[in-house]
Amino acid sequence: MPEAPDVEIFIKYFNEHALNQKIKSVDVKTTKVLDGISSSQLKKWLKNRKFVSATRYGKYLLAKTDDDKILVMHFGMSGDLEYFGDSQGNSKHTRVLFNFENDKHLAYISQRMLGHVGETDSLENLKKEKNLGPDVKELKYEEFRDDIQKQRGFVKSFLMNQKHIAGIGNIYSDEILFQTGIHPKKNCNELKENDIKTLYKKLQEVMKVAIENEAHPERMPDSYMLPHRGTDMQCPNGDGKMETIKISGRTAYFCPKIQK
DNA sequence: CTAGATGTTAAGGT
DNA sequence: CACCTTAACATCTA
Repeated sequence: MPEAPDVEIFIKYFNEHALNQKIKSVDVKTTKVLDGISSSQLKKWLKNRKFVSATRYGKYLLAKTDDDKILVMHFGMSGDLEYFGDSQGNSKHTRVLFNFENDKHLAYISQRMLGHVGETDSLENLKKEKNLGPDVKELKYEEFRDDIQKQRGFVKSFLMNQKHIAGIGNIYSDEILFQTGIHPKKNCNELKENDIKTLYKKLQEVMKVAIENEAHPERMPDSYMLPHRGTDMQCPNGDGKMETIKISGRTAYFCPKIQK
């Protein structure tokens, strides 16, 4: 659940539940998910601290603490957050558990452990460290155009590359390209200014609609391809069937009749 | 039993 | 140099 819209939902959830409560302790169930910080450092740092706000950058959740540092979470392919009281059960894939003084808990869940939990002192440092480009919601048209015009690779690879745009992954790049009518293997340098304009517009739109639908691809409007992606494979805007190809090791879904 | 799944990164090839 | 593909990470499910 980890592209920008999903993380946006996590932010809301985090801000609703996890702020301004003293952290009693932190349990690290698997040190594998820790990135650049040891289990003991994390525990020591967060004990008696509070989270004061959570924001998103790209696919990262940044939780600011009351000592002006930032807890960084990335969700990989199977990450989730769950806030619960003592009475409720706890996911077996909880990797880090934050225990608050009110006896509630926030679980960082990651089945496949492809995500990470770490620490940074500023967004600028995180961007530098992870090589992140502009966030998908802050991206300016001129910036987008100038960057994409310089590239020679597949347009889908460009959209998914976090150093060009931070926040877009495999499934939303499929939707954006579907709506723009561009084939995922089209080369960036073949795009006309008009294509780039439409691409930019659809990019904003798809992100917005995804967040409105709480990042559930299957709840997107029926004119979107995502509800059909990997299910009935029926293109919603024609009589064609969708097809798949491999790009950058990922499966790209597209409609060959619409996307040229 | 195998392949693939919403991600990132290193390594090797063109 | 720019960009491609593959493998690896650990786990579950179709």
